[in-house]
Formats: sequence, C-alpha cells, structure tokens
Amino acid sequence: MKVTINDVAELAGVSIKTVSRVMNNEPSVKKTTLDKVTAAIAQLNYQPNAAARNLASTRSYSIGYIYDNPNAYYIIDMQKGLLDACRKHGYELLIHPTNAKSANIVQEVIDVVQHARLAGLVLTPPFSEMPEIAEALERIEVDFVRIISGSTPSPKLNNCVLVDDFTAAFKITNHLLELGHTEIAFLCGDEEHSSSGERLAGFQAALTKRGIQANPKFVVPGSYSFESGIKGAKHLLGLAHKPTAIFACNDEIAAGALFSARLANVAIPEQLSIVGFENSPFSRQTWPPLTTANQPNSTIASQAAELLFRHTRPGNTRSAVEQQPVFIPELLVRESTAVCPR
Amino acid sequence: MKVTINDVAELAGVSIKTVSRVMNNEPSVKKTTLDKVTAAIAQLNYQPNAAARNLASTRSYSIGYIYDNPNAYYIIDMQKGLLDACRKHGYELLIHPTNAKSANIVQEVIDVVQHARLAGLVLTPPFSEMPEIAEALERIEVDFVRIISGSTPSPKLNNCVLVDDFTAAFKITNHLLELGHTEIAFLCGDEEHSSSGERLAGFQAALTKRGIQANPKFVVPGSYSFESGIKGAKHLLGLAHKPTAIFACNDEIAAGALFSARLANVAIPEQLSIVGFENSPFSRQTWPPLTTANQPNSTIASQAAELLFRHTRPGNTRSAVEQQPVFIPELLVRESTAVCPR
DNA sequence: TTACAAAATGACTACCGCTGTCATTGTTGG
DNA sequence: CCAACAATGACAGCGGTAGTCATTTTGTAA
Repeated sequence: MKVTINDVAELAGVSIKTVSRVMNNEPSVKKTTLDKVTAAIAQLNYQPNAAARNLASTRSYSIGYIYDNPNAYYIIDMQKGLLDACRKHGYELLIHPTNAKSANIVQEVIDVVQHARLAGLVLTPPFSEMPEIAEALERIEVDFVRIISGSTPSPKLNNCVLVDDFTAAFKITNHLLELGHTEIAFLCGDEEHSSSGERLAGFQAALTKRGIQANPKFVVPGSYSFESGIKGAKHLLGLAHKPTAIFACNDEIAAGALFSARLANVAIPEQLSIVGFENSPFSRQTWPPLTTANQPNSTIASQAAELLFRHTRPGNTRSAVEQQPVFIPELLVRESTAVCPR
Repeated sequence: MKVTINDVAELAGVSIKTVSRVMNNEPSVKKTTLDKVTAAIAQLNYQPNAAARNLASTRSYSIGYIYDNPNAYYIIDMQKGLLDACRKHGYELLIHPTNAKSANIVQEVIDVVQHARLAGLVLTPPFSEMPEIAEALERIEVDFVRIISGSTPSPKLNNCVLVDDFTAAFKITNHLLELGHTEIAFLCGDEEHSSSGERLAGFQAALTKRGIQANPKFVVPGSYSFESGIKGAKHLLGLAHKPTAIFACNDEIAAGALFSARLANVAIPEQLSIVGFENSPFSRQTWPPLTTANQPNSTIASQAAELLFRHTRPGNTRSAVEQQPVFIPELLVRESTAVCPR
C-alpha cells in the first residue's frame, strides 16, 4: 500500500541514498542509474512522504499564500494557479486568509511562516504593496514573490511578477477612442491599491497621445466596489456635460455603473459605453456583458509560484536578480461598448 | 527560536512523553502535572511540529476539503470556517478544487486522501450529494462529513451537517405572505442541487398552510446564476397575470431578476418584491439590497470540521451515530420587499 | 594495456520532533 | 505494609535527509 524509499531502492537495485539523490536532483548521478531509478519511481508511483521530508530536511516543501481581499473570485483563481504549480513541483500550499489592517499583522505573518516552516510566500495586494511585510520577510530570510502592478522590470522590483495595468488600460482606452469617444470618464478604485493609479495613468496616457486633454471632472475617486460604481456613475450622469463612455477601474465598479445607467434610463451601449477590468465572472453576468481586460489570474499565480520555487531550490542565491515576468491583461470586447453616439 | 517538545518538558520538569500526553488530551495525567505542563506550553507558546506528528503517529492531523462550486464567495467562506476549526484543533487543511464531473473523480478523491494521509474529508454539494463518493470513502475507511440540505436528522444522514433550506424558505415565504402577497413566483436553482428542491418545498408548504394554491405557472425552472434570474423574471413579467413577489432560489438569481425588473421599468419593491437566499456579498451590492436568508457558511463549515475531529479522535468508533447539527438560515429583511401593492 | 585520477555509488550513522509500547515508579486503600 | 492501579519515563521507531568515508566504476592519458 505505502511505497517508501526502500521499495524504490530495492526495485531499482540501488541504495536509498541514490534514490534520495535522484529525488533531490543532485548532480553526480549517472544517466543510466537515473533512468533506472526514475523508472522504479514511476512503476511504484512513489511519492516521498512529505512529513518525513519536512522533518528531516533543512529545506521546506511548502509555500504559503497569505491574503486579504474581498474579491473571492480573485482569491479562488489565485489559489488554483498556486495549487497547480505546487502539485507540479511536489510542494504543499498553506493558505492563510487574514486581516491586513490588524495592528500586529507583521508578527502574524512571521508566526505563520515560522510555525509552518514555509519555504516561501506568495503575496498579492494589499500584502505585496506593504513595505513592512517585505522588510520583515527579508529580516527572517524567507523568500517571497510579490504580484504587483507595474510595467517595467527593474532591480528594485526584484522577485516580482508584474501585471501591466498601465498598458492594459492604455489599450482599453484606445478601444474607446477608436469607437469615436472623446468624452471618457474614469471611475477609480481604492487609492491604496497601486493598480488603480496605474490604470488611471494608462488611461490618461492614451488620451494624451491622441491630443485629448483629460477632463478632470471626469476622473471620479472611489473604491473597488459595486456601490462605488453606482455612486460614481450617478454623479457623472448628473453632470451638465456628460461623458459618452466610462472606464471603470474593475468589473464590479463597471457593474455598478451599468446599474446606475439603467436607473437613469441611459441605454447601454447605445447612449453610453462602459468598460470594466479583470474579466471576473461578474463581467459576464451583467447585461449587457462587459467589455473588459482579461487578467489571467491563475496563470499569474502559477508563474509567481514557479519563480519562488526557483529561488527556494538549493544552489540559487536569494539575492540573484530574477527575470520579472510581465503580464498584460488583454482587451476583451463584449457588448457594453459601441460607437460614440455623437 | 524554535520551541520543541523537549523545551517544554525541561521547563515543566517532566518527560517529553508526558508533554505529548498533555498535547493529545490523554487521560491519566495528574491534575498538578497537567497544570505545570499547560503553563510551560503557554509560556513558551509551544506548537507541535505537524510534520513530526504526522510521521510518528498512526493518526493523521490533516483534513481535506474537496470542492467544485462556481460560487467563489461560498468556497471562501467555507475555507474560512474550516481553517478556523483546524487552527483551533491543531489540524491542517488541504484544499483540492477539482471537477466533479470528471470521469475518474472517485479515484481522484481516493488518491488525494491516501497521498496526503488525510484523517478525513469535508464535503459540500455537489460532492456531498454523490453516493459514489460516500461509498468509496467508506470502502477505504476514511471519515467524512457532508454538508447537505435537509431538515430532519436521521440515522441515514449519519455524519452530516444539515442546512434546513425547507424551514428557511418557509419563513421567507411567510414574510412575503405577511406583506400581503399571495401571487408569489418561485425561480428555481439547478435541479441537481437538492437545496433547490428543498427551498421550493418550503415555499409551497408555506402557501399551502395559508390555504393558497400555488400557481404552477409561477414556478420557473432554472439554475443558480444571474443569467437564469434575468430570464426567469423576464418570463414572469411577460405573463398576462403577473406575480407581485418573486422568491429567487439564491441571491444571484435574485440579482438577475432585479435587473430584469429594472429593464421592464418595474419599481422594486413598490411594484414587485424580490427575495434571495444565502446572504452573499452579492445581495448587499444590488440596489435595493436584497431581502434574503442568511446562511452562515463559515459557522457551518466550522461545525462540520468539529464533527469530523470528534470522529477522528481515537476512542471514537466511526459507526457511532453523531448528533446532526441543523442550521436554519435566518430571514434578513432589507429593502427589496414591501407591502403588496394590490 | 595499464595505471590512476575522477566520478559514481553505497554503507553507515546521526538526526528531525514526535508517538507508541512497555517497563518503572508513585500513590492509594484495605 | 503490600497489592493494585494510576502516573510517568526510557527508548525505539516513523521515513526521509545529510554527511562521512570507503569502495567500485568509469574515463582517459601514457
């Protein structure tokens, strides 16, 4: 029933030490031996006992995902990507939802890492944007990969997976411009999340490039919620001079805006175009379905985990600057956008 | 830095075996010794190394949560509750999202359980309603707790946590009846989910009790989605004889119905009352916010885990019939319901 | 071929931190 | 005061990793 390293060694006709060498990708194993052992492993479907490994090894075979994000769809997608990568590399995933604003959050993170003897951590906003967390993890010498909003790799962004909100927002805005819109409003997300700022910057850059001066009245502060979308759109539709398109900082805001427009008897997309961002299930559930930017969260998460594993693997120095994967969410045109009515 | 059982033993002036006994709630530890050890544990903030425990013990200290559910909010809530219970009892949680409809799902579940040496499993719909899964788990003698829709504990529902959809639906319907509604429509969820049937039964029972005959035209089949709510409500509002209230089988359907009503220029709640079910974040994000039934998913999950731990703990026989906790989602009145206009 | 260094492998040991078993020591009550 | 039982401790693993050498293979230059 239970296959141990001894069974594999016996079948392959080698010592357990050699099997161990194979399992840990150590060099100095001859090709022919490696093949024999690999075959035996496959034949017996041997999977090393995680508990024994963790106990014996100085290395750890689990990584953690600490999060605090109201967007359940985002979290689920991230988890999925992390789990896939973990499964592939024989790691375990520890999930730890918590409150990023709690007073002793740094200590809590440290406790989790140390108690579970984690090899590393994957951080998403807001944790990935909290310098005190990064500092603490560096202090206790635990690897981590941050998923953050950004477009240009740089040494400062060491160990980050970048999501290029700027460029994606630029493209979305171009889509609206191509439809003839020039009076475009922007509904911001939370100021604390850098993604909101990046998207706004991309939006403004696209306008500027076309020689259009962004109307400051059309930039509405808010937060990443349906509620905020309702309010923001209501405000915009009450202006004497109304926009013909709204760029909402995420799908929830867009859905709220859509709702508000309905209330005001504004036809979407005939009288008003609305775009979202993220391609959450949310965006497909509205009516009409939202034009948005597809953010491949699972893939992003997988990449982040892979990056982490690369560090964690022995022989790699933590300080080595890794290449920084950059993801550009892609424009996904659906039915909430149309040619400018004017 | 790292506190082990030895440190505790030394501080308490006992052998490590005694500390182990305390950690595992074994009897035959003298009160005075127990206090000494407990104090030492607290003082050092000792937490046993999970890997070592798993390795040494015949028992397992991890449980699994296997799921396949499109509702991310539900999953996140469940995870939260399970994690809380696990943390409290020193267990670990393995999460495993997968596809319930895959051909070899039973084998997959068995593999997960055996590879991770799980002490038990918590199952939610659809897994909790798949007899082949239950049979397989019984065959390999792994404990599991199912969270299912049901109102009356019975030996057949051994090791289940019941969510009394029937009674909750009954109460919701009563709320509508008390507002004077008699022409109430029902938007069904997926047929495969027993919760939909239970809610419908509760709805009909409430009508019957008031001597109202349910109009068969007002029971609309569908699925647990926004889309389905849109369609269902559109159909209902197109009838010559329209309902004055709609009972949607969950919040997403209700949100869809609400959307449809807006499109048809039907004022909510003045002209039409709409209720949902679940109290998902969704229900607060609509406008007006939905009257719904609050389903405390985290608590339900915690209870399920507790039940599982009780089995798993040595000294308990698997076959012992446990009490079955029953949760009745509670009516939560918000702004989507009002007195019947007629 | 031979010789010899280098590479590959194995035998063995010491853990990792905890639990299970069984022997030993305390602590009662008759 | 001693049986009888409760409370405690000594010690051997669990299934691996890691390190140390010793030994066997291999490759290669003379």
